[in-house]
Amino acid sequence: MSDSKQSLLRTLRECAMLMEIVGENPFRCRAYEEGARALEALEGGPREWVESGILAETKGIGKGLAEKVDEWARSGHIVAIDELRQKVPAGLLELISIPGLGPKKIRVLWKELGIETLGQLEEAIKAGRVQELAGFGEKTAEKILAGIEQRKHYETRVTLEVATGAAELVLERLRQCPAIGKLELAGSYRRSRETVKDLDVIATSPDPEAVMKVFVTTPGVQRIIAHGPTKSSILLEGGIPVDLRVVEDSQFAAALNYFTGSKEHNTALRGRAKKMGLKLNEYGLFPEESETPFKTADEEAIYKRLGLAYVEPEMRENNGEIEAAEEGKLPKLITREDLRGIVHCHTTYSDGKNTPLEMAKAARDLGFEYIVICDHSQSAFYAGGMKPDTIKAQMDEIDEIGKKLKPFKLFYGVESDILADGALDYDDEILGRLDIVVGAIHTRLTMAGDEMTARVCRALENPAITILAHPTGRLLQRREPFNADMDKIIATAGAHDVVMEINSHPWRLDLDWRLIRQAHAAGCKFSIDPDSHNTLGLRDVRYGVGIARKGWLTAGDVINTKTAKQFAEWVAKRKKSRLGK
DNA sequence: GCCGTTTTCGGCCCGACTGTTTTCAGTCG
Repeated sequence: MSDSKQSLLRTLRECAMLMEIVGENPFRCRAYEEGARALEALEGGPREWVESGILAETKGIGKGLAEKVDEWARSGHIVAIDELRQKVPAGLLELISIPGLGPKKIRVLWKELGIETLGQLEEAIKAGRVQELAGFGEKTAEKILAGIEQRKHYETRVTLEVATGAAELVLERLRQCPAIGKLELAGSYRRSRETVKDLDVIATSPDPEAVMKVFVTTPGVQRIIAHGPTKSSILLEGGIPVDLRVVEDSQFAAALNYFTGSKEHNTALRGRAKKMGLKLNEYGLFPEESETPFKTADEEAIYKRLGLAYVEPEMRENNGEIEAAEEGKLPKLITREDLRGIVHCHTTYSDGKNTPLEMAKAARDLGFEYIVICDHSQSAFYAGGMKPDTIKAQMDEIDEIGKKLKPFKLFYGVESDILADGALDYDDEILGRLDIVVGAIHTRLTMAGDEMTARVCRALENPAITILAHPTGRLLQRREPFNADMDKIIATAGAHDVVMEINSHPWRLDLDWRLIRQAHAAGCKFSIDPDSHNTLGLRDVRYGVGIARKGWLTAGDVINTKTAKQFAEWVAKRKKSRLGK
């Protein structure tokens, strides 16, 4: 994805928030947000869009936004937005992320008290000035202060390993309640977003209040945010909020659907229902002018009634899934059970904590048929990378383990650094002996964009490379993707038949799901890899599968769904055609 | 600002909860 595209999207979204604060028509604000979403789904950047004229046929982009994109493509600026920025202090944008503060209240704080930053807001509350304002009171002030405090301590979103821990804790707790009926996680966690802001739990019960009581007394609750008969919210230690809603049994499917989202998918579904003369809300799907909902035993029944095939939660981002469901063209998504082999994990030969034998046994015990051990290459001195002699010794050891663990199979692999000039980290003799070469950028991350793009592309053009590891290089909540033209990298990988990794480490989840469909369209295959440094980390492939599902992938798109025999044949054929070996 | 089989104006999803109110606005999802 080009820098220019990302930068434009950020600008449009910022514009939407600024307009909300100045009190613009809310639908106009939403049009900017939805416009940004529409552009996000387009390949290429502003210049290409303007040249190809694609904006005219893009839903969500009308005359006004098309002109703004055009202005951006020509000048890199949008005058109207620059003017808006002049009017609104930049610090106010930060306030939007504080729970309980929306554009209206921020506007009052700004206009009445001249508050422009988080720090000034904190000061004003402590001085008791905020509490005096109309529409504000002690509780609001307290809530804002708590929000500011929480922001200082925690990131606003957590990674999936943190969320999974919290989810398991809460579900375990609720299952102990005798009054619990149905129980499901909803929200962005169910949709397999790479990070989540909070957890949503939907349940049924003959005695909702009893369930709520159990919920708000979950061990590890830091604060009870809300405690009502049908909805309660708690803040768990570690800073993750959890919402629980208890609904009637007959409403469960609708509630689960509603609270799974995404907001955009819901809006589109409701719009569709309305067009069909129906009404959809969290209580059910209703015929026109009727208070009695259709019987919807499960979510599938809701989609069916709306003339749609069932849409898996991961796809519910309003990125074309509704159109595909209508036409019966949704892919059959890959599942964890489809994976037959482990690709890309580390051992004591570099920075892993377990030996090759331990890793192989652990993979076998999880039901896998094979493993490709990919320790770091010689340049990765920071990770104890393998010198040529070491990697040869590892191959010998892998042969030995293979004999011992039959029919479980081991392959020779490496995670080779992609050097600054795009070369791989061993000579052709060693590269030729390996079954799988995973190429990875680990150093010189701050290279200029065109230099980085050329570096990665040169590695992709090397016939010895099999897989491009963690293609964007991001670390969630910690490090942005490195500067590179992902459009070009994806096209090059597709053209040279290089497999894209879906790195399952909860800090990475890279390739980003938003780029997976683009890579798929470019003809890429994928490998869902744990990149684990111990036996426990092998289980992380479940996160990678979630991300792959989010990218609409089927089992056939992923190389490690092959059986051990098929995988061996694929490796042999590939080496022969690419390396002549 | 976008959109259109209710189409060029007038809609744009909607209900729960909270805190402030004394009948409701703002926020959230």
